[in-house]
Amino acid sequence: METNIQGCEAVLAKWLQDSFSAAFPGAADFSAVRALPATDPRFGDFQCNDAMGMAKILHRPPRAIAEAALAALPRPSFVEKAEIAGPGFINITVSPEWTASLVREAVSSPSLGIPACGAGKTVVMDYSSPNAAKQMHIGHIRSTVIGNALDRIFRALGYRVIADNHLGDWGTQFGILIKGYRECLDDAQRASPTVADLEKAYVDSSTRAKTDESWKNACRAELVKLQQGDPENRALWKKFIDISIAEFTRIYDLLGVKFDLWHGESYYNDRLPKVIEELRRAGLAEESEGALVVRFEEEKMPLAIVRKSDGGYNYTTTDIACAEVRTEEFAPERIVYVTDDRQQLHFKQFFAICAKLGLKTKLVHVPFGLMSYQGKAISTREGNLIKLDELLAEAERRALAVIRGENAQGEPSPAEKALARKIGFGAVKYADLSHDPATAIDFNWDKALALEGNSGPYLQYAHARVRSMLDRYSALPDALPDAAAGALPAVSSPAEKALALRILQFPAAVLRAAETGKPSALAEYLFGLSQLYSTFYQSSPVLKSEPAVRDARIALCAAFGRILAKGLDLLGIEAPERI
RNA sequence: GGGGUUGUAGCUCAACUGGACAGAGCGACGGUUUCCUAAACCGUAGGUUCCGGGUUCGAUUCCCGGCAGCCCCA
Repeated sequence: METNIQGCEAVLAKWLQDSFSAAFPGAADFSAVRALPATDPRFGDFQCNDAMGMAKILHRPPRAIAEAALAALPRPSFVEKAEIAGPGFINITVSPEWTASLVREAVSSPSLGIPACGAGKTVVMDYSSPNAAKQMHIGHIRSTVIGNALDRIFRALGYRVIADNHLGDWGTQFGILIKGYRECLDDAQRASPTVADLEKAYVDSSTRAKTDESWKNACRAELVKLQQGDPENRALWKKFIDISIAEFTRIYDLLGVKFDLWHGESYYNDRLPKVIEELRRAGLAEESEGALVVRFEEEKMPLAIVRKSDGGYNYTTTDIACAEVRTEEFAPERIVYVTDDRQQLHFKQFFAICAKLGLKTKLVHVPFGLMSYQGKAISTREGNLIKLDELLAEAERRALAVIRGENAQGEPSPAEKALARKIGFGAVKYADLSHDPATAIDFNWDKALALEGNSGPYLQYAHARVRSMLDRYSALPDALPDAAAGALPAVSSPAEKALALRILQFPAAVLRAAETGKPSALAEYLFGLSQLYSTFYQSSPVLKSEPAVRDARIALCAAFGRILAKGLDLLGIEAPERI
């Protein structure tokens, strides 16, 4: 089990563990004893709740246990106060000097205190994965944004990350599409089709196939030709994929998302017969009504079809092949799949099969609630499909309106537009990332594009304010050359101390996000951090204070600025210097 | 029918994996700009954490049984 304890909490945990061990040598396992951030500043800075749980094991009242532990060792210098409260809480107040020096130390390293627990390990991130020849819409935001945040977080933890966009680039839809491309588009569209054209060709062809039997058969014939390697269909297919990738890349560039690989489903085609062979040899697959299936009696799951009666393969088969190939190519410690939660059963089955086949790689599914719009699943059929392009354009437009104010005149400058993008896109991303992935989201323009309160722009604004102050500071004649590394950060007032302690929790928040697969843990941390900064900012003059106070406060501000900038970066949200 | 998931303030969501008085944002009401960026800050009102049991010092959190929504699989 990985430890989640870092920095100050690790030091406190060691002291507490030693104290318990000294008080009750050999009486119990104290390795889980630790200090948590205090739930209320009135209790102190940290609290230890473990004495209460030990009452049974040690056969003593919890307060007596806590007392004995605290009396067992001399109090270390970094602990200013440690007292017992309520049923047996140990409330700990740490020394200001220690807190300040830890803050300065944490922000002086490039990692900002994030542990390199992934060093030497590889993780494959499978996210976004749209279907080729279809336009991206708001339903694609979640996998893309959540996946990319986890991608960035794992990299920050020292992992080698292979971000792989597992495109939906194979299957029956390509027969329909090829037929549609040939018959439903005009010459100009065929000459240089856009993804929108391809989508139209598919929709028209698919509609016709529902009523026209010969059309349907023609589509099937095109599919068979493609599967058999017919050069013409193969070239068309390749063309569709290239066009799709170019279009997706354009949108990913806007979002700051970058993939290392684009190995779509088709990449694993050649491997599928081998997978079937492995399943057979392992005694996992059996014939049933012409199809080949895997049963899960022990797991009490429904069966999974790995080869249909017509000889076609299912996702399960492709995914097994994919996991095997990734394991062979990259030897990852784990593969993380970010998809909507409708696929939970599929992943459970597929993971179970991989385990039975002896695949060593840890497979992790990060499921998220499906996005809906006006209470309905997003689909062309429902007519509620908002394209990602539209969303991003609207986000930019709304941010621009706020930047330029009520009575703006003339065309916006390029700088204004660029800023509007950062803010608008930041709002879109944060609206998603700030929710627990498990939460289903019903898309709402105002919520997706919120610019105030618990929103992306709130964080960006806090960042711009602190950057601005740091710039002003560095222009002063008697400024220290490096604000963050200069004076010890201020921790004397309650607002300062609360901010400093929160800064120290950054690595824990990053780890929590990685371990739980929830970037929302980091987003929530950053929002709370920024709130503490805003409170501090409001009540504590920095540049106008006398030099000693000023330098201490600016050091705290610089530390905050670095943490916030890094945190936003891990979420994939840009942090403009000025707003 | 079987399985998954969610249920917390008027609305949208948190609650660091069992801790002290359940917290934020929006909305409502009131206040703060000759002062480092008001996209901000401060305050007030707002709760049977779906219901009923259980586990224990302690439950929004874990277990059992219901109810409701969404989803998946025959």
